[in-house]
Amino acid sequence: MMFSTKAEYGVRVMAHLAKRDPDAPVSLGSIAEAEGLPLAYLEHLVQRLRREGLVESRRGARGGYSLSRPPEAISMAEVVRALEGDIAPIECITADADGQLVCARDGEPGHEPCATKLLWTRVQGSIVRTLSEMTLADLIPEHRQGSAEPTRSREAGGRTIPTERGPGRPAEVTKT
Amino acid sequence: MMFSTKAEYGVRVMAHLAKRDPDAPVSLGSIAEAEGLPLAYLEHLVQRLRREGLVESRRGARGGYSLSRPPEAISMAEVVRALEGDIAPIECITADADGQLVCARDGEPGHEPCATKLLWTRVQGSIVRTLSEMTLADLIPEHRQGSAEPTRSREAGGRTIPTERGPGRPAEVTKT
DNA sequence: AGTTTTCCTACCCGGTGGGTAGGATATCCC
DNA sequence: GGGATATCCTACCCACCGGGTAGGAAAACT
Repeated sequence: MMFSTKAEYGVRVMAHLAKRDPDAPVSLGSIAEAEGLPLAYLEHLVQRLRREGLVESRRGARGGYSLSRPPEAISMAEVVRALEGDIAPIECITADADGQLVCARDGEPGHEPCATKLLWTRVQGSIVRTLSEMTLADLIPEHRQGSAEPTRSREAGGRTIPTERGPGRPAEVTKT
Repeated sequence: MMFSTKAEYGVRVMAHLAKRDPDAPVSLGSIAEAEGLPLAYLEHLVQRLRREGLVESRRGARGGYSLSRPPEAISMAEVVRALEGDIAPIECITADADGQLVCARDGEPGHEPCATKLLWTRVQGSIVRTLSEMTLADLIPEHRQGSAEPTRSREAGGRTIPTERGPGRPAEVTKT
C-alpha cells in the first residue's frame, strides 16, 4: 500500500463530516464509533486537517468538528496532502517551493536527466491530477449528481498543485 | 514517498540493461558501480525481476543479466509490480484474482459502497494506467523517438492489468 | 584449478506506522 | 459555579519493514 491509514482514516472522517450539517459540529467520538476507528488515533489525524484549514473545531461540550468549506470546494489532493505530507512516488521526486519537480540525482546539465525521472514525474503527475480533480462532494452520494464535473475553478484551495505541465489532462474520467 | 527504493533502484537497473546489447549479459557488479548502488542489495531486487521473467541471467564468469524482451515490450507496470508487489494506493483496495478491485469494508450489497472506495480506485487506476502506458524504451533516449506513442497493443505483457472499468480512460495524456 | 559471477538463506538495525496514556484547556448545561 | 463533554497537546510505546550486510554454495568461464 502506498498511502498509510492516515490517509484512509482521515478521508473517511472528512467524508463523514461532509454528510452532516456544517453548522452542527460532530464529535470525534461519534465518528470513531460510527466508523469503527480508534478515537485517540483519529485525534492526531484531525489535528493535521485542522492545521491545514480543512476542518474547524469547537471545543467543549457539544463541540466537535465541521468542514471549513463546502465539500465541493475541498479537493482530495488537499486532504491527502494534509494527512500524508507531500505527494511523491519516490524519495528523489519532490516538488520544491517553486513547484518544480526535482530529482536529487541530476545535478549537472550535461548529465542525462536521470532516465527514470520521466517515469516518476509522470506517475506523480497522474496521482496529483486524479486527486485534484476529485472533491469531497464526489465521495458522498447526495452531492454527487451536482458535481459531475470537477471543480476546476478553485483547483486546490490555497496552495496550487503543479502537475508538471498544464495542458494534457484527461477528458472524460469523471463519468460515473 | 509511496514507492520504496526497491522500485527506484530496480527501475534504474532495468534502464541500465536496456542500453546494452541484449546478447551480452551485464554483471550486477558493474551496474552497482556505475549507478552507485550497493551490490548486495541489488542482488535481491534483480532476483525479483528474474522470477517475474523480466531479466535473464547467465551464471559464472562473464555472466550477468540481460533483458528477456526488447525494451519496447516491457511495460513499467510489470517492472514496478515485480519489485514492489501489487500496486494499491491503500491496504483495502486490492485487485483480487479476477482483477476486480475489492474493498474490505463493503460486504453487504445494501450498504453504501464505502464512499472512499471511489477515490482510491481512481487513484489506483491512474497509477496503473500511467505505468502501463510507459515501457522501458521510453526511459532511454536512444529508443525514445521510436516509441512516442504508448505500446497499447500489448498493454502489460502477460498479466493484464484491469483499471476498474474499460472505457473512460484519459484521452491525450501521453503527448510529450 | 581458479576466478568470476549468480543464487540463496540468514541476520541486522533504525525509522515509522499505528497506536495508547494522561492531562490541560475550553465550552456547554443545569 | 460545577460538572460533563469535548478538543488539544505532549509523551511514550511497540511491531513491522525498508534497506541493507554477511557468508557461502553452485555454476560457468579461462
